[in-house]
Amino acid sequence: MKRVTIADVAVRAGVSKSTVSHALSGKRPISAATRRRIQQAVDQLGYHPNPVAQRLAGGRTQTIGYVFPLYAPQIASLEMKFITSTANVINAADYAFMMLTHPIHDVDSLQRFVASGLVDGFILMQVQLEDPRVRLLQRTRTPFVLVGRCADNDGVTFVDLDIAAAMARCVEYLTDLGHLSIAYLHQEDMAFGFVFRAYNELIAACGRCGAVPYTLACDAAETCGAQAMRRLLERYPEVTAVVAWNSTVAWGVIQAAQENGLEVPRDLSVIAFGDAGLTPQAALQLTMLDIRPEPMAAQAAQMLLASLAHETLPEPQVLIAPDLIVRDSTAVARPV
Amino acid sequence: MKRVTIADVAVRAGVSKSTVSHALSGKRPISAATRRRIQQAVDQLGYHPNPVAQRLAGGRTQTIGYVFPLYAPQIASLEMKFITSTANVINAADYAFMMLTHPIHDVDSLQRFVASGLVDGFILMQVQLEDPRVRLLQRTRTPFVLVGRCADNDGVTFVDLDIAAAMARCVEYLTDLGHLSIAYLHQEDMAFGFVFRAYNELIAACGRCGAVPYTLACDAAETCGAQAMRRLLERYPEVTAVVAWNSTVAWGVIQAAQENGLEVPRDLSVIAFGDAGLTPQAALQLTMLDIRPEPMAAQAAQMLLASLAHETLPEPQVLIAPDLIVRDSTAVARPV
DNA sequence: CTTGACAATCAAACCGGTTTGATTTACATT
DNA sequence: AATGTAAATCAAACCGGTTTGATTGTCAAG
Repeated sequence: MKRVTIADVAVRAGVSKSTVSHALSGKRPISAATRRRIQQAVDQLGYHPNPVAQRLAGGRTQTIGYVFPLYAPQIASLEMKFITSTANVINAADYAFMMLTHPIHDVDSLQRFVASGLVDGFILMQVQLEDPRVRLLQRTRTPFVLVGRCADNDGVTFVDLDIAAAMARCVEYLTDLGHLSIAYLHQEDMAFGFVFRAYNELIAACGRCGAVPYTLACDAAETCGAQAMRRLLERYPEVTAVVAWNSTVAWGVIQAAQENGLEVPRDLSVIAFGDAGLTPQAALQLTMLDIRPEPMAAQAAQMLLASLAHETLPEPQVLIAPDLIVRDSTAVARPV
Repeated sequence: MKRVTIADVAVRAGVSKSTVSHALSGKRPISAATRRRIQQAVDQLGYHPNPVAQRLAGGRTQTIGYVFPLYAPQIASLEMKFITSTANVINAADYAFMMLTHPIHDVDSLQRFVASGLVDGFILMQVQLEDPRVRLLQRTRTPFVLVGRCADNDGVTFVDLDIAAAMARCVEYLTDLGHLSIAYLHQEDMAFGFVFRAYNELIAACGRCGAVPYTLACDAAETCGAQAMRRLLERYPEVTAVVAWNSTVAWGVIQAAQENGLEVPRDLSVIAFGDAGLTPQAALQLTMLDIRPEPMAAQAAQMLLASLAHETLPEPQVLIAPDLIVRDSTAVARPV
């Protein structure tokens, strides 16, 4: 039960190792007859090149690295969709999928990984405005694609949600319903490109639509959403609509609202960012801004694969159009 | 920006490559003085052995493969917990985590993967009673650990839920509450070890406790759960308790029950298998049988790491004790 | 004083590919 | 006829480690 090596193929085809290599890679001209004999030998012996040896010799590993720091997976279904969608595209292209869960700032681990040559390229999740990982990969000239954006994206390939459009959709939709005091519950950590941009775009959109924005930082837990809502009720009772950065937070908001005698959507409209799936267990279905994880992940994977195949990307910076899915948690604003 | 190789270390320490290798692996005696000089050189140069070269030379890659066919991720949070828990244990041990999502019966892909030598060992999910992947790995003497069990587990290392205990807990709990007609909604595909065992153990437990089991196959969607419940109401109105193989199905059951005028838990008790997390958006919290994905995944990863380190496992076949979390969907049976 | 055993080290072969430089042959140019 | 160019192929070096066999030195046993 030994491996079939390139030497076996060479012997069988009656040529040298290098001729086989050239025939298979096409990097040097080989006569049609020889090529045919080599192909026969490959088929008969069931030869598959050893990726490890290929890599060591300066070639490719046919594996790509997925850098996804999963400190606290809260919104599981969203992350799951990113992961499976990416893995499926990559595996379908006959690449292996290597997942790295090291914390964002553990650049050392990533560095060793890059140096190890175990992967041909990377996809980065949880991108920060100033991301040390991006600088590392640029410095070492490792191919990579971001899911998200930095502050400075010169020459960087990325796929991101069109956050400006997303916020514009939400705010226009709400102001059309008469909501003029809109609260936004955002993630605390503004170091993330997404968090930062979403924050600013919401404020900009409110400015354009004549609404007043109220912003509040809020952790991923339901209790945090509830707490934020209570604070809003105390300090800014004029708020009639809440945009929450994820659905767990939104459920907290709804719960706190109900405890204070507000009915959703009659007295309060709620929109959550996230994954469009229904929640069968809930009495009320949320109006959602769909982040569209699958197309985003698939797009990113395809772009990386294309650039590893030395294709030039027609559009190296892609924004995915968001989708506002109107369901039961939003309605016309209550009269002030 | 070149790599530091073992040759660089050797030159710096004034010894040969092989001496460095022996010193680092400890496979041959090296004098304390030399060892110290080598260690110094390693530290000063920041040397890390290249895993690719290590592997090619017959050593290890320091990466493990996670075979998780994700055709249709339904119960996202459960799968997510398996994945992240495994990835974290593996990454913490300085191993890379490679995820393979190929379908179960695509043994060819797996075979090529094994032959490639890209990974040192495997963890297999979605284990079937007769699993071709298991046979492949045994034949090629590749180290692996199952999360789940086959029909024949001779000499196989696995971690699995203690399904007999789980079903006994559920049925004893329900019969204690006076439920004597218990329905079980199970996955269609009995090829999976888990599905097959759960089915049989439920029936056995009912036999021991004097309850009558009613079994029904049911897909993972909510609508399927609802449909199954409607069928039960028609054909077996005497059923007062339902055990569902996942929570999505359970929500479908509850919905259909309510539509038919049954109140949960007053008229119908429902238990779901799955992940113990709360569902804040629901009015009612499910009584759950906790599969305990994190301990299971962590245990499996540790066992694989241990066996790769040539430690003999004290207990190569581990059953994880389930946990019945009583919440609001179960109560004393309604009088017949 | 041999002899044997073992510690410590080095040089070379090997893992399975890719890449480079050299060689041979064929054919078109001048 | 001499020269240049391109196609087709081979041998050898290389990637960065591990492993094996040989060599030298030291010390205890016979």
